[in-house]
Amino acid sequence: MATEAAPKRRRAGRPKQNVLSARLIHETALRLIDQHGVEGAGMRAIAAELGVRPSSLYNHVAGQAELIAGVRDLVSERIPTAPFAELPWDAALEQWALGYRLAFASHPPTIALLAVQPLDPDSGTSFMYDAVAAGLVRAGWPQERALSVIVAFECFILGAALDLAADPAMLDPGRRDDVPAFSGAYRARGAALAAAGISPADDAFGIGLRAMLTGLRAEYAALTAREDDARRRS
Amino acid sequence: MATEAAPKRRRAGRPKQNVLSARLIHETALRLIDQHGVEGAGMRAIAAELGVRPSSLYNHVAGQAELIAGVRDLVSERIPTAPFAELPWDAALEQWALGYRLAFASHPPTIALLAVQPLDPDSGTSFMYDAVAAGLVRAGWPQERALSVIVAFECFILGAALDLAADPAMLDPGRRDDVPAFSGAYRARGAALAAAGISPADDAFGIGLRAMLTGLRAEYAALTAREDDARRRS
DNA sequence: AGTGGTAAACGAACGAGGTTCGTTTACCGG
DNA sequence: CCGGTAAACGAACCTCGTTCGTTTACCACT
Repeated sequence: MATEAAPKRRRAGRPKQNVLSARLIHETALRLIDQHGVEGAGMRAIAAELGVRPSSLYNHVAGQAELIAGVRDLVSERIPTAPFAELPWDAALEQWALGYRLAFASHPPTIALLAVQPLDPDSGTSFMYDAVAAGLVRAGWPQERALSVIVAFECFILGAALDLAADPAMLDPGRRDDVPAFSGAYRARGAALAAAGISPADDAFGIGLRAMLTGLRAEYAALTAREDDARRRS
Repeated sequence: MATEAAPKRRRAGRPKQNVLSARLIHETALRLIDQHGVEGAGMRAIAAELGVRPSSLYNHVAGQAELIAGVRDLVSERIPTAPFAELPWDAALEQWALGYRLAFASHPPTIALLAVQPLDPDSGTSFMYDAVAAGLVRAGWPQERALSVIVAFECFILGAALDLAADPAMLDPGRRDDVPAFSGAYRARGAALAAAGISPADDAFGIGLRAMLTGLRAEYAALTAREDDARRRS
Protein backbone atom coordinates (compact mmCIF):
# COMPACT_ATOMS: atom_id res chain seq x y z
CA MET A 1 0.00 0.00 0.00
CA ALA A 2 2.86 2.33 -0.75
CA THR A 3 3.05 3.11 -4.42
CA GLU A 4 -0.66 3.23 -5.05
CA ALA A 5 -3.36 5.68 -4.19
CA ALA A 6 -1.90 9.05 -5.02
CA PRO A 7 -3.16 11.04 -2.08
CA LYS A 8 -2.91 14.35 -3.89
CA ARG A 9 -6.31 15.93 -4.13
CA ARG A 10 -7.58 16.57 -7.57
CA ARG A 11 -8.11 20.22 -8.43
CA ALA A 12 -11.25 21.44 -10.12
CA GLY A 13 -11.53 21.05 -13.85
CA ARG A 14 -11.70 18.10 -16.16
CA PRO A 15 -8.81 15.68 -15.58
CA LYS A 16 -6.50 14.70 -18.45
CA GLN A 17 -7.60 11.11 -18.12
CA ASN A 18 -11.20 10.30 -17.28
CA VAL A 19 -11.53 8.84 -13.84
CA LEU A 20 -15.04 7.46 -13.92
CA SER A 21 -17.38 5.45 -16.10
CA ALA A 22 -20.82 4.03 -15.53
CA ARG A 23 -19.43 0.52 -15.57
CA LEU A 24 -16.77 1.34 -13.01
CA ILE A 25 -19.31 2.93 -10.73
CA HIS A 26 -21.62 -0.07 -10.92
CA GLU A 27 -18.83 -2.51 -10.19
CA THR A 28 -17.58 -0.45 -7.29
CA ALA A 29 -21.09 -0.30 -5.89
CA LEU A 30 -21.44 -4.06 -6.11
CA ARG A 31 -18.10 -4.57 -4.40
CA LEU A 32 -19.01 -2.21 -1.58
CA ILE A 33 -22.36 -3.93 -1.17
CA ASP A 34 -20.59 -7.26 -0.83
CA GLN A 35 -18.14 -5.88 1.68
CA HIS A 36 -20.27 -3.66 3.84
CA GLY A 37 -23.88 -4.33 2.96
CA VAL A 38 -26.37 -2.05 1.28
CA GLU A 39 -26.00 0.77 3.77
CA GLY A 40 -22.26 0.87 3.15
CA ALA A 41 -22.72 1.56 -0.52
CA GLY A 42 -24.24 5.02 -0.63
CA MET A 43 -23.33 7.69 -3.12
CA ARG A 44 -20.81 9.25 -0.79
CA ALA A 45 -19.21 5.89 0.00
CA ILE A 46 -18.87 4.98 -3.65
CA ALA A 47 -17.38 8.36 -4.39
CA ALA A 48 -14.90 8.02 -1.54
CA GLU A 49 -13.92 4.56 -2.71
CA LEU A 50 -13.19 5.96 -6.16
CA GLY A 51 -11.37 8.99 -4.81
CA VAL A 52 -13.95 11.33 -6.20
CA ARG A 53 -16.51 13.83 -5.03
CA PRO A 54 -20.09 12.58 -4.84
CA SER A 55 -21.33 15.07 -7.39
CA SER A 56 -18.99 13.64 -10.01
CA LEU A 57 -20.95 10.41 -10.06
CA TYR A 58 -23.91 12.23 -11.52
CA ASN A 59 -21.99 12.80 -14.74
CA HIS A 60 -22.30 9.07 -15.41
CA VAL A 61 -25.33 7.88 -13.45
CA ALA A 62 -28.72 9.55 -13.31
CA GLY A 63 -29.33 8.77 -9.67
CA GLN A 64 -29.48 6.07 -7.09
CA ALA A 65 -32.38 4.22 -8.68
CA GLU A 66 -30.56 3.83 -11.96
CA LEU A 67 -27.43 2.85 -10.13
CA ILE A 68 -29.26 0.06 -8.34
CA ALA A 69 -30.73 -1.14 -11.61
CA GLY A 70 -27.24 -1.29 -13.05
CA VAL A 71 -25.95 -3.32 -10.14
CA ARG A 72 -28.84 -5.70 -10.49
CA ASP A 73 -28.11 -6.19 -14.16
CA LEU A 74 -24.50 -6.85 -13.29
CA VAL A 75 -25.61 -9.70 -11.06
CA SER A 76 -28.27 -11.18 -13.27
CA GLU A 77 -25.97 -11.25 -16.26
CA ARG A 78 -24.21 -14.10 -14.53
CA ILE A 79 -27.22 -16.38 -14.51
CA PRO A 80 -26.52 -19.02 -17.14
CA THR A 81 -29.32 -19.83 -19.56
CA ALA A 82 -27.38 -22.25 -21.71
CA PRO A 83 -29.18 -25.29 -20.21
CA PHE A 84 -32.34 -24.37 -22.08
CA ALA A 85 -30.60 -25.02 -25.36
CA GLU A 86 -29.21 -28.36 -24.27
CA LEU A 87 -31.38 -30.09 -21.70
CA PRO A 88 -35.02 -31.14 -21.37
CA TRP A 89 -37.20 -28.36 -20.08
CA ASP A 90 -37.45 -29.63 -16.53
CA ALA A 91 -33.73 -30.25 -16.13
CA ALA A 92 -33.05 -26.83 -17.64
CA LEU A 93 -35.44 -25.19 -15.20
CA GLU A 94 -33.61 -26.88 -12.37
CA GLN A 95 -30.25 -25.63 -13.59
CA TRP A 96 -31.67 -22.18 -14.08
CA ALA A 97 -32.98 -22.15 -10.52
CA LEU A 98 -29.61 -23.21 -9.16
CA GLY A 99 -27.76 -20.58 -11.16
CA TYR A 100 -30.29 -17.88 -10.35
CA ARG A 101 -30.08 -18.49 -6.66
CA LEU A 102 -26.31 -18.80 -6.70
CA ALA A 103 -25.85 -15.52 -8.53
CA PHE A 104 -27.64 -13.64 -5.81
CA ALA A 105 -26.34 -15.82 -3.04
CA SER A 106 -22.92 -14.40 -3.86
CA HIS A 107 -24.26 -10.92 -3.22
CA PRO A 108 -26.95 -11.36 -0.60
CA PRO A 109 -27.83 -7.74 -0.01
CA THR A 110 -28.67 -7.16 -3.66
CA ILE A 111 -31.61 -9.51 -3.50
CA ALA A 112 -33.75 -7.05 -1.63
CA LEU A 113 -32.96 -4.50 -4.30
CA LEU A 114 -33.81 -6.80 -7.16
CA ALA A 115 -37.05 -7.86 -5.63
CA VAL A 116 -38.57 -4.42 -5.56
CA GLN A 117 -37.17 -2.39 -8.40
CA PRO A 118 -38.88 -2.86 -11.79
CA LEU A 119 -37.16 -4.28 -14.82
CA ASP A 120 -35.51 -1.94 -17.27
CA PRO A 121 -36.88 -3.03 -20.66
CA ASP A 122 -33.57 -2.30 -22.34
CA SER A 123 -31.53 -4.32 -19.91
CA GLY A 124 -29.93 -7.63 -20.62
CA THR A 125 -32.31 -9.36 -18.27
CA SER A 126 -34.78 -9.63 -21.12
CA PHE A 127 -32.43 -12.05 -22.86
CA MET A 128 -32.63 -14.35 -19.89
CA TYR A 129 -36.42 -14.46 -20.09
CA ASP A 130 -36.20 -14.98 -23.82
CA ALA A 131 -33.99 -18.02 -23.44
CA VAL A 132 -36.24 -19.53 -20.78
CA ALA A 133 -39.42 -18.85 -22.73
CA ALA A 134 -37.93 -20.29 -25.91
CA GLY A 135 -36.90 -23.44 -24.07
CA LEU A 136 -40.34 -24.00 -22.60
CA VAL A 137 -42.22 -23.38 -25.82
CA ARG A 138 -39.89 -25.58 -27.79
CA ALA A 139 -40.49 -28.35 -25.27
CA GLY A 140 -44.21 -28.15 -25.88
CA TRP A 141 -45.57 -25.74 -23.29
CA PRO A 142 -48.35 -23.60 -24.75
CA GLN A 143 -47.03 -20.17 -25.59
CA GLU A 144 -49.65 -18.38 -23.54
CA ARG A 145 -48.80 -20.34 -20.41
CA ALA A 146 -45.01 -20.22 -20.65
CA LEU A 147 -44.66 -16.84 -19.01
CA SER A 148 -46.88 -17.72 -16.08
CA VAL A 149 -44.86 -20.86 -15.50
CA ILE A 150 -41.71 -18.78 -15.56
CA VAL A 151 -43.11 -16.21 -13.17
CA ALA A 152 -44.41 -18.87 -10.80
CA PHE A 153 -41.06 -20.60 -10.81
CA GLU A 154 -39.24 -17.33 -10.35
CA CYS A 155 -41.45 -16.48 -7.40
CA PHE A 156 -40.12 -19.49 -5.61
CA ILE A 157 -36.51 -18.82 -6.57
CA LEU A 158 -36.76 -15.22 -5.50
CA GLY A 159 -38.26 -16.16 -2.19
CA ALA A 160 -35.54 -18.74 -1.70
CA ALA A 161 -32.88 -16.17 -2.50
CA LEU A 162 -34.40 -13.82 0.06
CA ASP A 163 -34.44 -16.63 2.57
CA LEU A 164 -30.80 -17.24 1.83
CA ALA A 165 -29.93 -13.62 2.46
CA ALA A 166 -31.94 -13.46 5.66
CA ASP A 167 -30.49 -13.98 9.06
CA PRO A 168 -30.17 -17.75 9.65
CA ALA A 169 -31.69 -17.25 13.09
CA MET A 170 -34.60 -15.32 11.63
CA LEU A 171 -37.01 -18.06 12.59
CA ASP A 172 -35.51 -18.86 15.95
CA PRO A 173 -38.46 -19.10 18.34
CA GLY A 174 -36.12 -18.64 21.28
CA ARG A 175 -36.97 -20.07 24.64
CA ARG A 176 -40.68 -19.84 24.75
CA ASP A 177 -43.04 -22.60 25.72
CA ASP A 178 -46.20 -21.27 24.13
CA VAL A 179 -45.36 -22.47 20.63
CA PRO A 180 -44.40 -26.12 21.24
CA ALA A 181 -44.93 -27.44 17.72
CA PHE A 182 -42.92 -24.60 16.24
CA SER A 183 -39.95 -24.78 18.58
CA GLY A 184 -40.05 -28.56 18.49
CA ALA A 185 -39.81 -28.56 14.73
CA TYR A 186 -37.11 -25.91 14.90
CA ARG A 187 -34.93 -27.95 17.21
CA ALA A 188 -35.55 -31.20 15.33
CA ARG A 189 -34.58 -29.56 12.07
CA GLY A 190 -31.46 -28.07 13.63
CA ALA A 191 -30.30 -31.42 14.88
CA ALA A 192 -31.04 -33.30 11.66
CA LEU A 193 -29.39 -30.73 9.42
CA ALA A 194 -26.36 -30.30 11.63
CA ALA A 195 -25.80 -34.05 11.44
CA ALA A 196 -26.13 -34.01 7.66
CA GLY A 197 -24.10 -30.84 7.19
CA ILE A 198 -26.82 -29.02 5.29
CA SER A 199 -27.83 -25.44 5.88
CA PRO A 200 -31.50 -24.75 6.61
CA ALA A 201 -31.80 -22.54 3.56
CA ASP A 202 -30.35 -25.21 1.29
CA ASP A 203 -32.68 -27.83 2.69
CA ALA A 204 -35.77 -25.73 2.16
CA PHE A 205 -34.61 -24.80 -1.31
CA GLY A 206 -34.06 -28.44 -2.21
CA ILE A 207 -37.49 -29.49 -1.00
CA GLY A 208 -39.23 -26.61 -2.70
CA LEU A 209 -37.38 -27.05 -5.95
CA ARG A 210 -38.18 -30.75 -6.05
CA ALA A 211 -41.83 -30.08 -5.28
CA MET A 212 -42.06 -27.35 -7.88
CA LEU A 213 -40.52 -29.51 -10.56
CA THR A 214 -42.62 -32.58 -9.94
CA GLY A 215 -45.68 -30.38 -9.82
CA LEU A 216 -44.82 -28.78 -13.14
CA ARG A 217 -44.04 -32.17 -14.65
CA ALA A 218 -47.49 -33.34 -13.64
CA GLU A 219 -49.00 -30.24 -15.19
CA TYR A 220 -47.01 -30.83 -18.34
CA ALA A 221 -48.10 -34.47 -18.50
CA ALA A 222 -51.72 -33.44 -18.10
CA LEU A 223 -51.30 -30.88 -20.85
CA THR A 224 -49.81 -33.25 -23.38
CA ALA A 225 -52.30 -35.95 -22.44
CA ARG A 226 -55.10 -33.53 -23.20
CA GLU A 227 -53.43 -32.66 -26.49
CA ASP A 228 -53.09 -36.31 -27.44
CA ASP A 229 -56.66 -36.82 -26.46
CA ALA A 230 -57.82 -33.99 -28.68
CA ARG A 231 -55.73 -35.30 -31.53
CA ARG A 232 -57.15 -38.74 -31.14
CA ARG A 233 -60.70 -37.46 -31.16
CA SER A 234 -60.24 -35.48 -34.34
CA MET B 1 -64.03 19.66 7.62
CA ALA B 2 -65.14 22.38 9.99
CA THR B 3 -65.54 21.01 13.47
CA GLU B 4 -62.62 18.66 13.40
CA ALA B 5 -58.88 19.12 13.58
CA ALA B 6 -58.40 21.72 16.26
CA PRO B 7 -55.71 23.81 14.62
CA LYS B 8 -54.39 25.20 17.90
CA ARG B 9 -50.82 24.20 18.35
CA ARG B 10 -50.09 22.22 21.42
CA ARG B 11 -47.78 23.93 23.88
CA ALA B 12 -44.89 22.14 25.48
CA GLY B 13 -45.60 19.91 28.43
CA ARG B 14 -47.52 16.74 28.91
CA PRO B 15 -51.09 17.05 27.63
CA LYS B 16 -54.03 16.31 29.91
CA GLN B 17 -55.07 13.47 27.67
CA ASN B 18 -52.47 11.30 26.04
CA VAL B 19 -52.37 11.78 22.30
CA LEU B 20 -50.30 8.82 21.20
CA SER B 21 -49.90 5.11 21.72
CA ALA B 22 -47.77 2.48 20.04
CA ARG B 23 -50.84 0.90 18.54
CA LEU B 24 -52.08 4.18 17.12
CA ILE B 25 -48.70 4.90 15.59
CA HIS B 26 -48.52 1.50 13.95
CA GLU B 27 -51.99 1.78 12.51
CA THR B 28 -51.33 5.27 11.21
CA ALA B 29 -48.13 4.05 9.60
CA LEU B 30 -49.95 1.23 7.88
CA ARG B 31 -52.64 3.57 6.64
CA LEU B 32 -50.07 6.01 5.25
CA ILE B 33 -48.22 3.17 3.57
CA ASP B 34 -51.43 2.08 1.90
CA GLN B 35 -52.21 5.59 0.77
CA HIS B 36 -48.84 6.93 -0.29
CA GLY B 37 -46.43 4.03 -0.39
CA VAL B 38 -43.48 3.35 1.83
CA GLU B 39 -41.76 6.66 1.17
CA GLY B 40 -44.86 8.52 2.27
CA ALA B 41 -44.78 6.95 5.70
CA GLY B 42 -41.66 8.38 7.30
CA MET B 43 -41.41 9.48 10.89
CA ARG B 44 -42.17 13.06 10.01
CA ALA B 45 -45.17 12.10 7.89
CA ILE B 46 -46.62 9.92 10.63
CA ALA B 47 -46.11 12.68 13.15
CA ALA B 48 -47.78 15.22 10.89
CA GLU B 49 -50.71 12.89 10.31
CA LEU B 50 -51.16 12.58 14.07
CA GLY B 51 -50.73 16.30 14.68
CA VAL B 52 -47.60 15.74 16.68
CA ARG B 53 -43.89 16.53 16.61
CA PRO B 54 -41.66 13.76 15.26
CA SER B 55 -39.76 13.49 18.50
CA SER B 56 -42.93 12.59 20.36
CA LEU B 57 -43.13 9.31 18.52
CA TYR B 58 -40.01 8.14 20.26
CA ASN B 59 -41.83 8.06 23.55
CA HIS B 60 -43.78 5.07 22.23
CA VAL B 61 -41.58 3.50 19.55
CA ALA B 62 -37.88 2.78 19.79
CA GLY B 63 -37.13 3.68 16.22
CA GLN B 64 -38.02 3.04 12.64
CA ALA B 65 -36.94 -0.60 12.66
CA GLU B 66 -39.25 -1.42 15.53
CA LEU B 67 -42.02 0.57 13.90
CA ILE B 68 -41.71 -1.48 10.73
CA ALA B 69 -41.76 -4.68 12.72
CA GLY B 70 -44.95 -3.51 14.37
CA VAL B 71 -46.59 -2.76 11.06
CA ARG B 72 -45.58 -6.14 9.75
CA ASP B 73 -47.12 -7.83 12.76
CA LEU B 74 -50.27 -5.85 12.19
CA VAL B 75 -50.52 -7.31 8.71
CA SER B 76 -49.52 -10.86 9.49
CA GLU B 77 -51.96 -11.08 12.37
CA ARG B 78 -54.64 -11.21 9.73
CA ILE B 79 -53.40 -14.42 8.16
CA PRO B 80 -55.84 -17.12 9.25
CA THR B 81 -54.37 -20.38 10.49
CA ALA B 82 -57.62 -22.01 11.46
CA PRO B 83 -57.58 -24.32 8.41
CA PHE B 84 -54.78 -26.36 9.97
CA ALA B 85 -57.08 -27.44 12.73
CA GLU B 86 -59.90 -28.42 10.40
CA LEU B 87 -58.64 -29.53 7.00
CA PRO B 88 -56.18 -32.09 5.63
CA TRP B 89 -52.65 -30.74 5.55
CA ASP B 90 -52.57 -30.00 1.84
CA ALA B 91 -55.90 -28.20 1.77
CA ALA B 92 -54.82 -26.26 4.84
CA LEU B 93 -51.57 -25.26 3.17
CA GLU B 94 -53.55 -24.01 0.21
CA GLN B 95 -55.81 -21.92 2.40
CA TRP B 96 -52.82 -20.60 4.28
CA ALA B 97 -51.17 -19.55 1.03
CA LEU B 98 -54.30 -17.77 -0.12
CA GLY B 99 -54.70 -15.94 3.17
CA TYR B 100 -51.03 -15.11 3.40
CA ARG B 101 -50.92 -13.60 -0.03
CA LEU B 102 -54.20 -11.77 0.45
CA ALA B 103 -53.07 -10.18 3.69
CA PHE B 104 -50.13 -8.57 2.00
CA ALA B 105 -51.92 -7.97 -1.25
CA SER B 106 -54.07 -5.52 0.69
CA HIS B 107 -50.94 -3.61 1.64
CA PRO B 108 -48.53 -4.12 -1.23
CA PRO B 109 -45.71 -1.88 -0.10
CA THR B 110 -45.33 -3.71 3.19
CA ILE B 111 -44.17 -6.85 1.47
CA ALA B 112 -40.76 -5.45 0.75
CA LEU B 113 -40.46 -4.61 4.43
CA LEU B 114 -41.50 -8.04 5.59
CA ALA B 115 -39.15 -9.77 3.25
CA VAL B 116 -36.02 -8.24 4.65
CA GLN B 117 -36.57 -7.50 8.30
CA PRO B 118 -35.95 -10.40 10.71
CA LEU B 119 -38.65 -11.91 12.85
CA ASP B 120 -39.14 -10.60 16.33
CA PRO B 121 -39.19 -13.73 18.52
CA ASP B 122 -41.78 -12.21 20.82
CA SER B 123 -44.15 -11.27 18.05
CA GLY B 124 -47.38 -12.97 17.27
CA THR B 125 -45.99 -14.31 14.03
CA SER B 126 -44.57 -17.22 15.96
CA PHE B 127 -48.09 -18.42 16.63
CA MET B 128 -48.70 -18.65 12.93
CA TYR B 129 -45.70 -20.89 12.45
CA ASP B 130 -46.75 -22.94 15.43
CA ALA B 131 -50.17 -23.61 13.96
CA VAL B 132 -48.71 -24.57 10.61
CA ALA B 133 -46.04 -26.81 12.10
CA ALA B 134 -48.57 -28.51 14.35
CA GLY B 135 -50.83 -29.18 11.41
CA LEU B 136 -48.08 -30.74 9.34
CA VAL B 137 -46.71 -32.92 12.10
CA ARG B 138 -50.16 -34.09 13.09
CA ALA B 139 -50.77 -35.08 9.48
CA GLY B 140 -47.71 -37.28 9.51
CA TRP B 141 -44.87 -35.12 8.26
CA PRO B 142 -41.65 -35.90 10.12
CA GLN B 143 -40.97 -33.25 12.72
CA GLU B 144 -37.51 -32.49 11.42
CA ARG B 145 -38.78 -31.83 7.91
CA ALA B 146 -41.86 -29.78 8.77
CA LEU B 147 -40.03 -26.50 9.07
CA SER B 148 -38.23 -26.89 5.77
CA VAL B 149 -41.51 -27.64 4.06
CA ILE B 150 -42.96 -24.53 5.62
CA VAL B 151 -40.02 -22.38 4.60
CA ALA B 152 -40.04 -23.75 1.06
CA PHE B 153 -43.73 -23.10 0.77
CA GLU B 154 -43.36 -19.65 2.26
CA CYS B 155 -40.60 -18.86 -0.22
CA PHE B 156 -43.07 -19.27 -3.01
CA ILE B 157 -45.81 -17.32 -1.28
CA LEU B 158 -43.47 -14.49 -0.48
CA GLY B 159 -42.20 -14.34 -4.03
CA ALA B 160 -45.77 -14.36 -5.27
CA ALA B 161 -46.66 -11.54 -2.89
CA LEU B 162 -43.73 -9.53 -4.17
CA ASP B 163 -44.82 -10.23 -7.70
CA LEU B 164 -48.26 -8.99 -6.79
CA ALA B 165 -46.86 -5.76 -5.43
CA ALA B 166 -44.63 -5.20 -8.41
CA ASP B 167 -45.58 -3.09 -11.35
CA PRO B 168 -47.83 -5.19 -13.64
CA ALA B 169 -45.77 -3.99 -16.58
CA MET B 170 -42.56 -4.99 -14.88
CA LEU B 171 -41.93 -7.71 -17.42
CA ASP B 172 -43.07 -5.79 -20.45
CA PRO B 173 -40.41 -6.40 -23.10
CA GLY B 174 -41.63 -3.37 -25.03
CA ARG B 175 -41.21 -3.17 -28.75
CA ARG B 176 -38.00 -4.99 -29.33
CA ASP B 177 -37.41 -7.67 -31.89
CA ASP B 178 -34.33 -9.28 -30.39
CA VAL B 179 -36.26 -11.35 -27.84
CA PRO B 180 -38.94 -13.01 -29.97
CA ALA B 181 -39.79 -15.91 -27.68
CA PHE B 182 -40.12 -13.61 -24.72
CA SER B 183 -42.28 -10.97 -26.34
CA GLY B 184 -44.29 -13.64 -28.13
CA ALA B 185 -45.07 -15.35 -24.85
CA TYR B 186 -45.81 -11.98 -23.26
CA ARG B 187 -48.35 -11.05 -25.89
CA ALA B 188 -49.91 -14.50 -25.96
CA ARG B 189 -50.34 -14.44 -22.20
CA GLY B 190 -51.81 -10.97 -22.31
CA ALA B 191 -54.41 -12.01 -24.85
CA ALA B 192 -55.33 -15.25 -23.11
CA LEU B 193 -55.65 -13.69 -19.67
CA ALA B 194 -57.53 -10.65 -20.88
CA ALA B 195 -60.08 -12.99 -22.45
CA ALA B 196 -60.40 -15.00 -19.24
CA GLY B 197 -60.39 -11.95 -16.97
CA ILE B 198 -57.46 -13.14 -14.89
CA SER B 199 -54.57 -10.96 -13.81
CA PRO B 200 -51.07 -12.15 -14.69
CA ALA B 201 -50.08 -12.31 -11.04
CA ASP B 202 -53.10 -14.42 -10.16
CA ASP B 203 -52.42 -16.80 -13.01
CA ALA B 204 -48.82 -17.33 -12.02
CA PHE B 205 -49.82 -17.76 -8.41
CA GLY B 206 -52.39 -20.37 -9.33
CA ILE B 207 -49.97 -22.37 -11.43
CA GLY B 208 -47.22 -22.20 -8.85
CA LEU B 209 -49.51 -23.07 -5.98
CA ARG B 210 -50.91 -26.08 -7.82
CA ALA B 211 -47.42 -27.25 -8.74
CA MET B 212 -46.15 -26.79 -5.21
CA LEU B 213 -49.03 -28.72 -3.71
CA THR B 214 -48.88 -31.66 -6.10
CA GLY B 215 -45.14 -31.78 -5.59
CA LEU B 216 -45.51 -31.84 -1.83
CA ARG B 217 -48.24 -34.45 -2.04
CA ALA B 218 -45.90 -36.65 -4.03
CA GLU B 219 -43.21 -36.12 -1.44
CA TYR B 220 -45.66 -36.97 1.30
CA ALA B 221 -46.78 -40.11 -0.49
CA ALA B 222 -43.18 -41.22 -0.90
CA LEU B 223 -42.57 -40.57 2.77
CA THR B 224 -45.50 -42.59 4.03
CA ALA B 225 -44.78 -45.35 1.53
CA ARG B 226 -41.28 -45.58 2.95
CA GLU B 227 -42.72 -45.68 6.44
CA ASP B 228 -45.16 -48.42 5.54
CA ASP B 229 -42.34 -50.28 3.91
CA ALA B 230 -40.22 -50.05 7.02
CA ARG B 231 -43.12 -51.14 9.18
CA ARG B 232 -43.77 -54.11 6.98
CA ARG B 233 -40.13 -55.18 7.12
CA SER B 234 -39.96 -55.05 10.89
C1' DA C 1 -51.62 18.92 51.34
C1' DG C 2 -47.18 18.89 49.80
C1' DT C 3 -43.49 16.44 47.26
C1' DG C 4 -40.83 13.71 44.18
C1' DG C 5 -40.67 10.58 40.31
C1' DT C 6 -42.21 9.17 35.92
C1' DA C 7 -44.09 9.90 31.54
C1' DA C 8 -45.60 12.49 27.46
C1' DA C 9 -45.58 16.24 24.83
C1' DC C 10 -42.71 20.18 22.52
C1' DG C 11 -38.82 22.52 20.13
C1' DA C 12 -34.30 22.96 18.52
C1' DA C 13 -30.69 20.97 16.93
C1' DC C 14 -27.27 17.20 14.85
C1' DG C 15 -25.49 14.21 11.32
C1' DA C 16 -25.91 11.60 7.28
C1' DG C 17 -27.96 10.86 3.04
C1' DG C 18 -29.09 12.05 -1.99
C1' DT C 19 -29.02 15.68 -5.04
C1' DT C 20 -28.30 20.30 -7.59
C1' DC C 21 -25.82 24.06 -9.25
C1' DG C 22 -22.10 26.94 -10.61
C1' DT C 23 -17.19 26.84 -11.66
C1' DT C 24 -13.02 25.16 -13.58
C1' DT C 25 -10.50 22.70 -16.80
C1' DA C 26 -9.54 19.37 -20.72
C1' DC C 27 -10.56 17.66 -25.20
C1' DC C 28 -12.50 17.88 -30.03
C1' DG C 29 -14.27 19.71 -34.25
C1' DG C 30 -14.50 23.60 -37.16
C1' DC D 1 -7.39 29.98 -32.92
C1' DC D 2 -11.93 29.38 -31.03
C1' DG D 3 -16.34 27.64 -29.19
C1' DG D 4 -18.97 23.84 -27.47
C1' DT D 5 -19.25 19.72 -24.80
C1' DA D 6 -17.97 16.86 -21.10
C1' DA D 7 -15.90 15.64 -16.64
C1' DA D 8 -14.15 16.82 -12.59
C1' DC D 9 -14.55 19.88 -8.18
C1' DG D 10 -16.72 22.41 -4.28
C1' DA D 11 -20.28 24.42 -1.88
C1' DA D 12 -24.37 24.36 -0.92
C1' DC D 13 -29.70 22.49 -0.21
C1' DC D 14 -33.21 19.44 1.37
C1' DT D 15 -35.06 15.61 3.64
C1' DC D 16 -34.69 12.12 6.87
C1' DG D 17 -34.08 9.67 11.34
C1' DT D 18 -32.71 10.68 15.69
C1' DT D 19 -31.18 12.94 20.23
C1' DC D 20 -31.40 16.12 23.85
C1' DG D 21 -33.14 19.37 27.03
C1' DT D 22 -37.37 21.60 28.61
C1' DT D 23 -42.02 21.89 30.04
C1' DT D 24 -45.99 20.11 31.96
C1' DA D 25 -49.39 16.56 33.78
C1' DC D 26 -50.39 12.67 36.55
C1' DC D 27 -49.60 9.31 40.39
C1' DA D 28 -47.81 7.38 44.63
C1' DC D 29 -46.07 8.26 48.97
C1' DT D 30 -45.35 10.61 53.35
